Amino acid sequence: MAHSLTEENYLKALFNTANKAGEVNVAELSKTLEIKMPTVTSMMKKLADKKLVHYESYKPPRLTEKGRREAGLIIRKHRLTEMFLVDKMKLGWEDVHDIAEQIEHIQSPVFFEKMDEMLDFPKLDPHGSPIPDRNGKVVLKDYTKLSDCREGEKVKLAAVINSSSDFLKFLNTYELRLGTKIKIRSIETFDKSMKVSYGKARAETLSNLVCERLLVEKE
Amino acid sequence: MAHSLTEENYLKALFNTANKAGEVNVAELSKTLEIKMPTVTSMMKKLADKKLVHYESYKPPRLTEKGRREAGLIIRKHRLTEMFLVDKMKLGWEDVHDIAEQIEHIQSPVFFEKMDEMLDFPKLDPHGSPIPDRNGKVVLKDYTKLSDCREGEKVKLAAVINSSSDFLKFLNTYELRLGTKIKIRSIETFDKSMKVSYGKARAETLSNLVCERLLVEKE
DNA sequence: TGAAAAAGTTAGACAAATCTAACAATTAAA
DNA sequence: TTTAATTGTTAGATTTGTCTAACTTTTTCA
Repeated sequence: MAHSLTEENYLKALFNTANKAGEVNVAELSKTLEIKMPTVTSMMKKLADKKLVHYESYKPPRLTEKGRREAGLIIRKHRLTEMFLVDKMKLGWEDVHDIAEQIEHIQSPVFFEKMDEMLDFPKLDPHGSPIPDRNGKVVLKDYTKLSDCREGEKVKLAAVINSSSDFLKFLNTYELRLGTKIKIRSIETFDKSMKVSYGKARAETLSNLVCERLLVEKE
Repeated sequence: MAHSLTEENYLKALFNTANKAGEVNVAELSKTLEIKMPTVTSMMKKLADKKLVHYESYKPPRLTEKGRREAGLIIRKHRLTEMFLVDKMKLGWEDVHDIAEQIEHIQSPVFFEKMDEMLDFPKLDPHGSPIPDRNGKVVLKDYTKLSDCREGEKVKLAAVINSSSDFLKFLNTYELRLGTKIKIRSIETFDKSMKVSYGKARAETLSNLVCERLLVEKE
């Protein structure tokens, strides 16, 4: 019934890198997991035997309903943990991913229920990603990339994409956090960099690379 | 440098079941780990290669200084976690062992430093066992088994031996907790059971099996 | 003190998860 | 539309940690 740590990591990767159709290339899985393709292929067969993925030779694997649920529950544990580490243990949002990556594999329903309760049943993790519910289901918000906004718009930072420690430390030094209200002053047509104002920063320039990683809500 | 989960479990077992000379039989390790003797033998060789145990054929293995330190640090993580689960997460002392058994393998110094800080640097875990220091060193208290006390003595419950969930639940129903002051009214010579009083219980009978698992401090 | 019991080791097999090398299918491009 | 590149699979080896069966050493005790 329970899955190995390895299997759990494949389930997570399938969940996180799936396209709208729920499919992922073996090549992409291989890349994100840093595991060679033949190994991924053989694990897909194993997970197919366990009814966790749909798999046919030469076609992109896809989580089954069951697999998506299991994956969602692991991600739920990951995100609850991140929230706990930030809110209760006062760690920075740039420091919690690696710890959560380990704690998400803890087998103890009561442990995570206690966390959930202590956090008053949060819906979002510290990076703005939705925490799947008790059935592993996620409700996706329709945020916009800052890079897709227009001059003059006023938006609120709602989530970050690909929350690597380095990127989050960069945001820290710029005093950009979730909830920060941003006004787009101007957009440089050449490199799509944006001149924005927020908080004390009255005319900060953000590169397109940064803007593409920031998800915002329009006012 | 880091050890596998499996190796960590052997180190812990070596630490926990060592006699005064620091030695453990292969047979006993086999029993406590629930792993067959040949497997234990081969792991002893592996740990000897890593300079974590002293090992010679047909002699009882013994942790090296390095091995004892590493083992102590794992047990430190275990006991800090138990304390955290009881104090901060409000789990019962009978529910924390299995969770701590998993969390003790988390690789993240900062995570456990935060715990330690939040708990205000505790010296004992929720079962009265000493928490090893940052170097993996334990300071042993010289408690007495309740079963070794004499009629008329007044003692205080300081720790429990072999803290299985069932035993701890038993203590819960008897309202026996760490710190409880106990007076020994009489000892039955036939079965060594004790009639004791403590708290609201004025004449409770405790079997020798129970008394042997309770460590007390004399007033 | 010598036979029986207990403890420990060796040898060889197995499962899980990984890899590389070689081959096959699919997709993209000239 | 044929070829080249990409993607995916098969086959077989490797590592880690486990097992059983058979053998050896040490300990116990009659």
